[in-house]
Amino acid sequence: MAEKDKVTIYDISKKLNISAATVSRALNNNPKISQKTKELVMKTAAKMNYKQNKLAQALKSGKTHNVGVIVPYINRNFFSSVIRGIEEELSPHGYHVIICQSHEDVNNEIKQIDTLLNTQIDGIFMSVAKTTQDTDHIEKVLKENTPLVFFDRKKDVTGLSSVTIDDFRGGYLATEHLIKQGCKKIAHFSGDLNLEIYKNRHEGYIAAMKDYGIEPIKEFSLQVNSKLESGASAIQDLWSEDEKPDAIFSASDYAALGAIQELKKMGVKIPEEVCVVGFSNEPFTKYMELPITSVDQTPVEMGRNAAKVFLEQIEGSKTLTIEKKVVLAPELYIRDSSNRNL
Amino acid sequence: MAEKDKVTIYDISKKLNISAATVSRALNNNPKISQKTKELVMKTAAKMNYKQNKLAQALKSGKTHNVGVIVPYINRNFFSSVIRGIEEELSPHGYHVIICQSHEDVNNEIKQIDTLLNTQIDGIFMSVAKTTQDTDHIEKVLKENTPLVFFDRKKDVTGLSSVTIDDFRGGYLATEHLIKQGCKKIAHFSGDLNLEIYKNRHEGYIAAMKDYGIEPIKEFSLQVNSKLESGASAIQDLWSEDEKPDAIFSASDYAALGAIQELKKMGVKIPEEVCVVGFSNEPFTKYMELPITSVDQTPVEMGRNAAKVFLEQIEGSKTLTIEKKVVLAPELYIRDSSNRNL
DNA sequence: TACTTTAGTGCAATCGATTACAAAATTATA
DNA sequence: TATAATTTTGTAATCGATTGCACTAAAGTA
Repeated sequence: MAEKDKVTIYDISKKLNISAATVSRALNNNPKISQKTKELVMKTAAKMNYKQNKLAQALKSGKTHNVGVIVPYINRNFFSSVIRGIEEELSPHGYHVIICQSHEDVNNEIKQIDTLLNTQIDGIFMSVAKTTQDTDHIEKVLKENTPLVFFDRKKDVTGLSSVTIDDFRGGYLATEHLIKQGCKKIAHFSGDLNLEIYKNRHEGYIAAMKDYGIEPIKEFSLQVNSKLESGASAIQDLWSEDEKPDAIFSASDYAALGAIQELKKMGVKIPEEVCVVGFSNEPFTKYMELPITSVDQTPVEMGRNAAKVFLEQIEGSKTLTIEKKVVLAPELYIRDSSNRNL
Repeated sequence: MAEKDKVTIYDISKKLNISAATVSRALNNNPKISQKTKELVMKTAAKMNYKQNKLAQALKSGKTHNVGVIVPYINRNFFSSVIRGIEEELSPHGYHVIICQSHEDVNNEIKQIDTLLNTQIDGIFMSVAKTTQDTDHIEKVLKENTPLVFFDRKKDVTGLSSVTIDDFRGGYLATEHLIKQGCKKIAHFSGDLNLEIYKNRHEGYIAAMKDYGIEPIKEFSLQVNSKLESGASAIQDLWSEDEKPDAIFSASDYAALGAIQELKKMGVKIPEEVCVVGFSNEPFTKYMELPITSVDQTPVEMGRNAAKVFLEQIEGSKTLTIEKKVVLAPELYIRDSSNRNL
């Protein structure tokens, strides 16, 4: 079969000696077309192996049935799981998911948004980069009347919906759990406080401490990258002081693991002397010999919900802008790294 | 800004009192347009916030600059890493990546291919599902003259390119390493032998054994799923016999981990009594307290290479069909689970 | 039988950009 | 100054599907 074998409605119309309009209507099951004609067209279309050109249809209708998803990196478990959720929810509705990576850089984010808008996607899902401060590029999307749904890492822009987990509660739960294990001097490894999620987790930590009558120590709140080495060196810093923590609540599983490895190296017993809790419930946390307690973010659910918000938005009346904030409940998975009552 | 604010070349042409053709040519830097006009058009376009409608362009040119990637599940580390490679290689060339999941089911694969072809993608990348036997749906892609590049899990279809790792060599390397650690009774956990990759790993295992003068025992070749429990129960099966292995080479990291956990439970010392090697170099393997030796598949590189093959294919003359088989070298990461000479 | 409905189709414009080909404007040449 | 050569721009068709409006043919009514 050669390249030019694409069958169009014109080919069908010629073969049947009817107009392309009739063919189009017949294929779309338009009530104005007689049953006979419809069946004839359908059969002929099938016989000729006709495939609708979605491109032409998209140009005419203005709907491509493509959505874009912008994430920092696609091969992080959390993000690929969210994307899985989005894909599985949208696929039955005929949408395709285009993926873009920001590499944690606003400039890439800006470019990606631009090219996505040019390709006429029907909507955008995104988790902003760490470096994103300004929201001009995001407001541009809003102005073009393209639905945008944030997930996990959002920015406050009026008119835009978001799906997140209750990070405050995640932080609170983790901290409360540690307190209930008898820990009092709980240190917190926070991520980049430019991101709401980390700020909220931190606030949850503070709130839990206060609720249980423990005054949080300032020196015990550290900003730590999501890397093993960062967690390890944070432990070194903490242990170089006189006052040492009896628990670590890390906003990142990676930093938590680094901390655990470093503590073991120093001969500190976990969870007897120090309890450790991470965040994200990365796959590896449950595989460890000393499985790590962690807060699950239900990423697939997050993706599904984001997709649902999007669908509501486009299926609703176009004039009405919906601003919906969906907040999912985080779940604490208690494992050996913090469980003293075995 | 209202929905209908999309600026077209006609809007520009009206504003400047010139034809749309001239505007189009000016924007495309056509040499037939005078410098003055070009600059005027450019400036006006920028001022009016003109954005090229890629859809219209795609309909005209027949090129959407979209490619589809079909994988079993997008949130498996290996697949999302390959996709990352594809995206990073193609993005600078103006391509967008659409992702599809087959959920390891041929029927979904068939549907995905159909809808991708309808949306006029410029190419398809795919790793077939475990259940894929028949290749009719794949040959259909070939007939439509749409480039298709397999990665990792391929099918032999003449005219189609693929990028894989040398699984035979991966199996050989792993087995050879075990032999060099002094192991003689090496068991192999194979995956679904319907997939070439597992067959090849198995053959590499057999070949290494024979090369080192060890006759492989049939009962030591088990078909084991890529799950912890499967690895664990395989160990139970093996240890219920008199003749027990002194090493496990698992074609899956998950099964390897399950095996390790089960062996530890039974009090078997690793690597002293039994050495274990996995496959895929999943992130968790290096994080374990007993890090697991594994064969790396260089997924990001695989994606990049697949993308390059695709680009060659479409940039080359259209009449010439390229069938390129790229085979990447796997790399063995030796870790504590099999390293006796510390 | 003559006229009104109604069902079923066709014509032609549209979505936005591209591009042969034709035509006009400009410059060069005699 | 008239004509040829060269630039520059415009006209109109095209990509494939959709749809308002017009029109034909068949059925219904008086």
